Amino acid sequence: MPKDTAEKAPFHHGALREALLDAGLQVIAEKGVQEFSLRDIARSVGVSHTAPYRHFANKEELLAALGVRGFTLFRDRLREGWAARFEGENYFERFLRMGWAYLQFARDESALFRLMFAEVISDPQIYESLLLVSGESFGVLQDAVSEGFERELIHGPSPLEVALQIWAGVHGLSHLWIEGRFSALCSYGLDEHEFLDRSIRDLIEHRRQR
Amino acid sequence: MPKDTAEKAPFHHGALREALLDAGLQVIAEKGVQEFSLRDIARSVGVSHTAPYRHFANKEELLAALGVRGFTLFRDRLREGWAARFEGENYFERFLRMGWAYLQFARDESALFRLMFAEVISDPQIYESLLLVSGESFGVLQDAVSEGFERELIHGPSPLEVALQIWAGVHGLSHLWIEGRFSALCSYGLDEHEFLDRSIRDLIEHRRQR
DNA sequence: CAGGGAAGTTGACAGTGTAAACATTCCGAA
DNA sequence: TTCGGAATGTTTACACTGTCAACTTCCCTG
Repeated sequence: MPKDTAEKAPFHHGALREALLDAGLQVIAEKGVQEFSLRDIARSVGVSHTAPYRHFANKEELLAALGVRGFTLFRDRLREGWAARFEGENYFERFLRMGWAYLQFARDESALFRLMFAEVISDPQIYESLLLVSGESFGVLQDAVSEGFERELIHGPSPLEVALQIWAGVHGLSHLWIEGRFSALCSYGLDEHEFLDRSIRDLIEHRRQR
Repeated sequence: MPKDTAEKAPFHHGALREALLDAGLQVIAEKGVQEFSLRDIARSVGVSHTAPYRHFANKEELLAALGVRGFTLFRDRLREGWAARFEGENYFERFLRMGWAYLQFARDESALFRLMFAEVISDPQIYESLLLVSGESFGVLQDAVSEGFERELIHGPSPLEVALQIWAGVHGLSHLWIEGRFSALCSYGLDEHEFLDRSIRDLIEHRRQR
């Protein structure tokens, strides 16, 4: 695999694999996973409909690769959220921001988000590799929790366990949110956004050391 | 054109709609949503490949109907879990059981579960109807929370809000669980089952009135 | 008892994923 | 330099899918 060299215009497309992934991300964002068609993205890249098979064994593998891309993107967003904006910024504020990064990724890239955490990949080996990459994303959360334990800001059975519980919390919020399950709130005079904010905050403050 | 020896294959199946739904549930449980094919289930019911179109406008509508079926099944399981097993049974025990009903449904009917809470239905009108039925399932949880408020066993901003938060909690646990995200636990000497038990318990005890 | 409409069928069509055989381009050794 | 074999793409083909249109069979009601 050659490093990515700034190509100008590969007469017969040199970096097809990347182009397919880019097009795939776009299609998935615009049409969702259902409408995702190999021939379609091959067409949009301007290549014959079997060309993708030189780079991916089958459709599933391409989807898995997109999932991997999604997870690296996701991990970066979480890191950005968690990163302190100034020296010694409040731990809980950073945590809240990471939570919102999670939620916003789920909403902005909902189709990709669902693909990442989804049934679509059935081949166990491919799925395994996806689990691996996803571990990095969870790692961001886990490190944040660990830091809270070390600084004695939060407590709980164990950092891992607490991290998993918080993960489940924001994950559930994300899923229900992007499926419109919280829209009922506004008819009770409650604001969806504020509800989510309180909920994320609660997830971590619940374990606050006193 | 004469079919083979089947004495009389009644031209009118009689209860095709129900048969299709039954077959659909089975296919979905065995093969998942990806492999779900209209022609396939028509075949398995012993009917021509376009017969389903007399009962469902398209594939999506059949899937939506399966989702509805799933939600009624789901609601019943939740109710069973929540139902007191003896006069005056402990509130929190009942709640825990309902939580486990949620988790177990997600695991036992994982493909159906994903379909229910999923992207698959794109037609907004159909999706709306699915949201409606799903409301009944959430209603079980909501009633339980409301009862907790009335009996002053739990507290929080409002019954609705607490119910939604708990819902998100078990929903997240369910999703991550059926995707194998908690399997890492055992390599740290922790038991997945016990972790889930603690986590559900935590969701409600967190709001316990003291 | 007729006939209209509901339920099911046959046939067709465009699109899909994928396999096999063929063509082109690239690169490294002779 | 030449040449041969990998990569990389293309063409062709096949089985399968969702869906539409036109036809047939049956049931029920006026």
